[in-house]
Amino acid sequence: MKAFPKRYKPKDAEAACMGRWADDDAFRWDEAAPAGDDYVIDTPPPTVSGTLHVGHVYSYTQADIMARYMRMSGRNVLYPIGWDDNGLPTERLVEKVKKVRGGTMAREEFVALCREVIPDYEQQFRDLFTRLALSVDWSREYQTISDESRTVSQLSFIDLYRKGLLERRLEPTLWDPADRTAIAQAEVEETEREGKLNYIPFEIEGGGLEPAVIATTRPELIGACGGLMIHPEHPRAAELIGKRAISPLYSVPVEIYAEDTVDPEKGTGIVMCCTFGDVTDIQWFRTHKLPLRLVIDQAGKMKDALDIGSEDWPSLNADEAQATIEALAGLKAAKAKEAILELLQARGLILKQEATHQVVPIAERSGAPLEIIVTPQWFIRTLDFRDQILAKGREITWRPEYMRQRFESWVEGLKWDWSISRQRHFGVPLPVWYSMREGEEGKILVADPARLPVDPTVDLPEGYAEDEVERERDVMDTWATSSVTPQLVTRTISDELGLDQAAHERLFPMSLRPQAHEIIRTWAFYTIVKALHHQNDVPWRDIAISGWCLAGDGQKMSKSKGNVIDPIKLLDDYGSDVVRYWTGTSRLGHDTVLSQNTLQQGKRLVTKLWNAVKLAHMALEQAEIAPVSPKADIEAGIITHPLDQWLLGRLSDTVAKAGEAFENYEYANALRVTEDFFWRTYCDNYLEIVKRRSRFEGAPDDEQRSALHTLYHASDAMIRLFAPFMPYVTDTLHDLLNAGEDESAPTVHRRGSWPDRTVQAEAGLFESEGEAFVAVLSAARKVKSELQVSMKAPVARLTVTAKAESLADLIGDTAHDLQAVTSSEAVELGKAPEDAPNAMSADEAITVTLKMALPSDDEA
RNA sequence: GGGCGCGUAGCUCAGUUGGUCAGAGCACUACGUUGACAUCGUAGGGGUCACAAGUUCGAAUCUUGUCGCGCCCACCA
Repeated sequence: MKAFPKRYKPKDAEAACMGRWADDDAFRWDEAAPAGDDYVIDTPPPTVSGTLHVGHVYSYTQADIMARYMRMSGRNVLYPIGWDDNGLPTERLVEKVKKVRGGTMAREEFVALCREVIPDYEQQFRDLFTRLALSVDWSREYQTISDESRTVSQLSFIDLYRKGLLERRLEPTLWDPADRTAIAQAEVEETEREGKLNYIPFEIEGGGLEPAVIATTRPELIGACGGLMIHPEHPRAAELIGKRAISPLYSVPVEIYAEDTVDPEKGTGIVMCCTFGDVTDIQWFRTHKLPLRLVIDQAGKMKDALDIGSEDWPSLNADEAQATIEALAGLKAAKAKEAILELLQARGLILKQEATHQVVPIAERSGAPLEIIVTPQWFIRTLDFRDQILAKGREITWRPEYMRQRFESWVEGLKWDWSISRQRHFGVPLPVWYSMREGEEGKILVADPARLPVDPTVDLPEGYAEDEVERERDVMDTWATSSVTPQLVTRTISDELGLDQAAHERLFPMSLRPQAHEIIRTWAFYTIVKALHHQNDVPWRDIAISGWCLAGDGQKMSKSKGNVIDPIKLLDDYGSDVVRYWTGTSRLGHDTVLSQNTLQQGKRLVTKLWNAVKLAHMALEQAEIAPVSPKADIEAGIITHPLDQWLLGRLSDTVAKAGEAFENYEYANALRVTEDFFWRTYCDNYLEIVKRRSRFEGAPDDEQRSALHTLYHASDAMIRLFAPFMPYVTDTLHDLLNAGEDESAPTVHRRGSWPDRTVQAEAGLFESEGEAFVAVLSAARKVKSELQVSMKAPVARLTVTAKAESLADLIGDTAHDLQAVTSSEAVELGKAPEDAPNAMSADEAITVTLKMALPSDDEA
């Protein structure tokens, strides 16, 4: 056995283990093993956006804890890792680092900058994850922008296109005017602000009627008005419906329609419908076949010129309309609003203004208020598939189960198909061109799957000359690629399209998707959609949703609140094992505060585990024993002592409970039962009981041998039980306990090294005896505590008084231990002596009386 | 507006199917240890389990309602 260092040095252990695991290639998936043993994890590729936060530590560690258990329990774990290094988040990082604006640069130039910046930030993640001891298979590292990922991503595109599930459509689209790109519904966030509801009159054509007054928060869209909507029950409905109203400032006549979707209580009960202010406008636009009148451009500014005065867009006062257009031209929406309000005010056309609390949709990446404009975009059909998507969601096991609700309410609330095209630079190109050949103008030319990846801005479709095609310049949204992370690992999209059909057949669907809850509506949702569309299957059987890490004050960490904790500093301060312990104490789905208490507890546990194994090691290194297994050693008549068998029974029980918890992804429960056994049963009681029997004087050889074997098995098993949580200290201890002087033991984290439960049959053996012994011991301690003497204070005679006769055997069989642990010269079962201090056990079934030894003359 | 989660000792949290479920750690008090333990141990104080009503022989645990916190979805003219 190796010499046991007095203290545990986390930094040294971490360095040593990292090296050893890399050398051993300890976490590589074994392709040769039977497919039935596979356990495949769909690891989240972190977004390369420049920040490491404690949330990464938290959720990735929780996934790793489960992965380590699965591996130790015998599964052949495939745990890939990748980096999501394209799309808007990465573009923003590059813009920040390089102080450039992607939108104003040539694509080639900007992409070159991206490729230059990314590696450093990926390395940060690599370092963090290595240090955290994520047991990923580094040979499976991928990037979502690599050639292979682009190929698979484009295969996904082609498959969906061929199936009619992906379409190019010219229609109203959610638009981010700051980043000047289409976005998807999932990228919409909300912000609150105080706004003004303006009451504005529209004259009624023909005269004789009072104007129709509408209320709007977006007066700058009056020019885009294509009709007024009024509820059929509205008091003025009868007189207005079918009439035409004249828009102020533009003098454009618009029809007035009955619409029962109008809320008569809101505003005036009469609404102007613009193209487009919100989703309702689109609905009304379609229902009533209103004219399309776009006044805002892709930058979110008022257009310089409108076709007002033409046949399709008539005005009763074209000069006034033209003047209004010129007054607003080039202004951003917010400025245009101020300007048009002034124009209206000057004409006395603002009848009333009300302050109103608004919730405004914004783009999550840029924070800019959204517009809805009309541009050609590529959409994956989702609205028609809501039922199937929900059905697939129900085939998946959600942990915790209630997280499924979030998924379902998202799917039920879908209003848009999934737009995947982005007018940006750094992403996977859409693999299409548009023909300009005579007779087939506009025909969509999709890339040949055999020639991927393609970049249509560089490559040409087979058989077409440069001047025969219009090149597609859009790229895919980053989610369009990360929604096929399982397929990136199998390198195959479907039965027809892919690079490795055999791998796909074997590994897909995967076993587990671990992820955080804030990306249910994106990553989980999109991945499910893709698996449905590609193969009518689920992407994985289980999904485990982690919660959020909150700051010590219980609030979400954010820069503005100044409560952000740097994960590197956290690891520096406590070591990976302690930080991992903290993540292991909180359950899936639960947000947790970063509590100093829990970190301290973890630190104590690491120290205690180290010392407990050290104690065993001290006894074991002097002994010539060859332990086999708890069961074998019991059967061989080596482990004979009732208390040793009791301990192993309890241990076996703990292994069973922890394993059961792990199987349900309740790792926090596994940790609790393990910790509870370790601290109370093992350290506080068992170790105290066998301390002397194992090492010191007075114990018969066979009793000592029994103790030594038990110490070995218990230490070994506890190291394994804690291994998923605290990989460094456990692997270090495993080596100290199992390796010879000049060799090293195979890692405790290897496949199949979860402690066996072969003592299970004997669990319960000596259970009541063990509990009774502990009760006697506790009562004896209580007496000493009440006497305010040392636990080691010598006792002349310890008397156990119990109703049950059955204790006689126990006291006889365990007399050596009872004497040793209570420092008693003699122990007996019988009537309690008078006038001696005593205490009762918790259940009051046993009374222990201590006749203390007289202090010797020296001490007196 | 709809939904979900949470509200248990000063703090952070456990409490599976209703009956040793009133718990753990930290903090606090007293004492003891420093030959496994930059400590550790023993003992102790501390909670009407948010509130109310109900079901039950019995409820932290089930039902309904109320209040508070957080989140998701929707609305947002």
